[in-house]
Amino acid sequence: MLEHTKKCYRAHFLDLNLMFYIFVYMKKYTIKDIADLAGVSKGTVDRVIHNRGKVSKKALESVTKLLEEIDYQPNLIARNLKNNKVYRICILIPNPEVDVYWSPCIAGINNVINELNAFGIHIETVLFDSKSTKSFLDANKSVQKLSPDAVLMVPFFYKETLMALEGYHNLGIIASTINNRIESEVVKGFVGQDLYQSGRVAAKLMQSTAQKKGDIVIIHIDEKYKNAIHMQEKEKGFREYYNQFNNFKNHIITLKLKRDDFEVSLTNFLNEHKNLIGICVTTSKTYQVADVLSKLNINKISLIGYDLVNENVMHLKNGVIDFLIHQNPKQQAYLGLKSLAEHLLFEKELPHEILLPIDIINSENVKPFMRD
Amino acid sequence: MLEHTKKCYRAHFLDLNLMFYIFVYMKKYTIKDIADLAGVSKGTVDRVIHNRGKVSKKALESVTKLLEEIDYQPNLIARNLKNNKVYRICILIPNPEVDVYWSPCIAGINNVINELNAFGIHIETVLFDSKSTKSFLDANKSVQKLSPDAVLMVPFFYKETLMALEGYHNLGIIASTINNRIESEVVKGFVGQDLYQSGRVAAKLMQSTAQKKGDIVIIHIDEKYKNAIHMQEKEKGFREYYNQFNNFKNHIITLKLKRDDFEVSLTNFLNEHKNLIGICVTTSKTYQVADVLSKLNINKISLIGYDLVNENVMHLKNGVIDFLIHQNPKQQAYLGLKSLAEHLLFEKELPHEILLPIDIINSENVKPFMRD
DNA sequence: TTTTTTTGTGTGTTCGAGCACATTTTTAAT
DNA sequence: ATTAAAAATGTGCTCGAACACACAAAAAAA
Repeated sequence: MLEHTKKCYRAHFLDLNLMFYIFVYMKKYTIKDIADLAGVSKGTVDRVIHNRGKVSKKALESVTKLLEEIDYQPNLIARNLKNNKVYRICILIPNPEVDVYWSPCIAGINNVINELNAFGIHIETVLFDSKSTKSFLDANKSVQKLSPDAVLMVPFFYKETLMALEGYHNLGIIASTINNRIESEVVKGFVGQDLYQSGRVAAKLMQSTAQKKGDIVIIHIDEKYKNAIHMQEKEKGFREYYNQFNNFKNHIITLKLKRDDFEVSLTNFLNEHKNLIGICVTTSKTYQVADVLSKLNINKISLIGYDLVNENVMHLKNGVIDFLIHQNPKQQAYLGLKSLAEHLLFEKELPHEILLPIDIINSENVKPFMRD
Repeated sequence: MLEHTKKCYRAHFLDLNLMFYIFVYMKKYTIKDIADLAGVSKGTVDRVIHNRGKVSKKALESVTKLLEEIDYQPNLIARNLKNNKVYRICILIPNPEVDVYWSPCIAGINNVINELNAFGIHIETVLFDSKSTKSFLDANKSVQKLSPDAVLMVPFFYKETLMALEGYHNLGIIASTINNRIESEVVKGFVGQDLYQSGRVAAKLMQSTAQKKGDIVIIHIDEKYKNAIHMQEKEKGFREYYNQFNNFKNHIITLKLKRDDFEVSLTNFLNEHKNLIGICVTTSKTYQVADVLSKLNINKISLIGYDLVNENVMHLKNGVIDFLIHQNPKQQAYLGLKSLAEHLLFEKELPHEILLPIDIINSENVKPFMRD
């Protein structure tokens, strides 16, 4: 029934010498082609495609049948040209000047701008202070005033995020999140990592690296604002990995440190645990632990942490940190924006979640992950 | 001098509460806009843009000045619609049925097809038998007959590759390679990994994982056809990493194994080197070594290898293989094709080389790298 | 039967860039 | 000054989808 195909290369199989092609080239049909084949005008075909009604049963049937047979795909370029709409997307991230962890996002955003700016995608970056819920709320209010087509946000404060999301939903603005998953009907997409699994990766690395006998500590460095869920998930993954080995009888300790008395507390802890073989830090502040270990000249303890901020990378290169896990904020911003843009432009389905691979970084493979 | 801007949001800086926008929205100018501003017709502007000549000095100057001031970017959607050309790209890879290492490429190819098919990019996959130079040559001949706009190839056989490249060059077909870099003027792009660095990564992993005292062996499993340069580069990186530690006095041995007497040779070697602490295998056949270690019930030796083929992943999960290095053939095919397509479609500069990050894989982060 | 309404169908314009062709202006030749 | 040739400029159509609007056919009301 595919006789309509004007020009259609067939697949070749020349397995004489085990070499063969997979080569199927199908003609691209236009609305005009369909109209001619069905013996109606392009207006009628258009009405069928968009179910605008005002089509006779007869015409409806013949056109629908043809569309299906041919698997008609509209030319997205032409559609877009006609629409000629400039879509606006806002991205809300913490100010990198307050927490450098977020600075690679800017590069990710710029990549999307470069790739899609010519397709009528305008991206507006809004920064908020990760130490102030008010700043977060204000930023969201401003974004809502701008009334973009979509918004991508780092949902830094849970309660405030829910409020903001409600607002976007009411305004008909598509909202997605990166880095942290928010369970809510009004979030259309998420890009980030499986934090539980990332904890398991850290544990496996610890097992590979550390001496076999001794205690292990998980350090949460909490800067008031709560990465709470973040860190808990990681800890859960870490502990459950070790729990599966019923012959593993070592202690896993949890330690929470605050900024003020950081060095003293950690030093005390280290003095009290002389049989420590490994430290896993759940945040990008891993370098603070590395600093203390350096100072005390301790090098038998395995240190595993998170994120490729400069201070961490320095300690990775000089051997104090053994591995870093890369959460790839750049890629998160990039994929988050790109999926929204392609949804708006090309009606691509918005992926409900994109889970980034968990990158393991040591001193030798760090370089290509840093070029931004 | 930017008074021409019809509508131009300015950047806002509301650092009262450390929150601020980076928000620059520039009007999109069309050729018609430029023509009106310069007081000429769109034909003249068009001639200036494409230096078709037949423009007076005066018009040339004023239009050029305007284009620069405004930073005119043509609407790629409109350009593409007009051109309405179907570009054809061939990709030449070894048959995954002969060597499964290449099978993820198919997924990468399909991704590009899905993304760019609506833009008039047709991709034709040609498979050759990686055990037959004749098959490789035949495949290239067929591709040349198809005379596509561009070709992406795995340059499996060195001498034959040079011949094929010459042919493509003469036919005006753009040629790029993936996986292996070929030093030649006629290769326009390369996507792959820095193999030397990947050897260093393996070495660093070995250092992290293995016991501190004992010998290390680098195993090359050569299947007649030569991954020779490949493996040599990796070995070089591996050795040089260890050489930088002047206090490291252990032996690094090189072992070449052939398929026929594989198990016997390896078993003998293991019996003769009782102080072995680590094995690094430079190819995707790592599982063959793992099989032997399993059989002999050896589990104190660190094993590091390459590529996420199923057998390797199995041994990764059951703990015989400690780490795998992922060469990401899927991403190589994806990026190689995409860069060619974007070059053809949007006149984007073809990147001379794209170096993929070197992914370190253990049992816990392998999953998202496998979903294809 | 004629008029009005409803329902169905086709035509023509738009989007922005690209390019062929027509038209005007300038310069050179007679 | 007149004509021919050359150079410069402008006009109008194309690509495919979308949609407004004009028009035709059938059905309902007068």
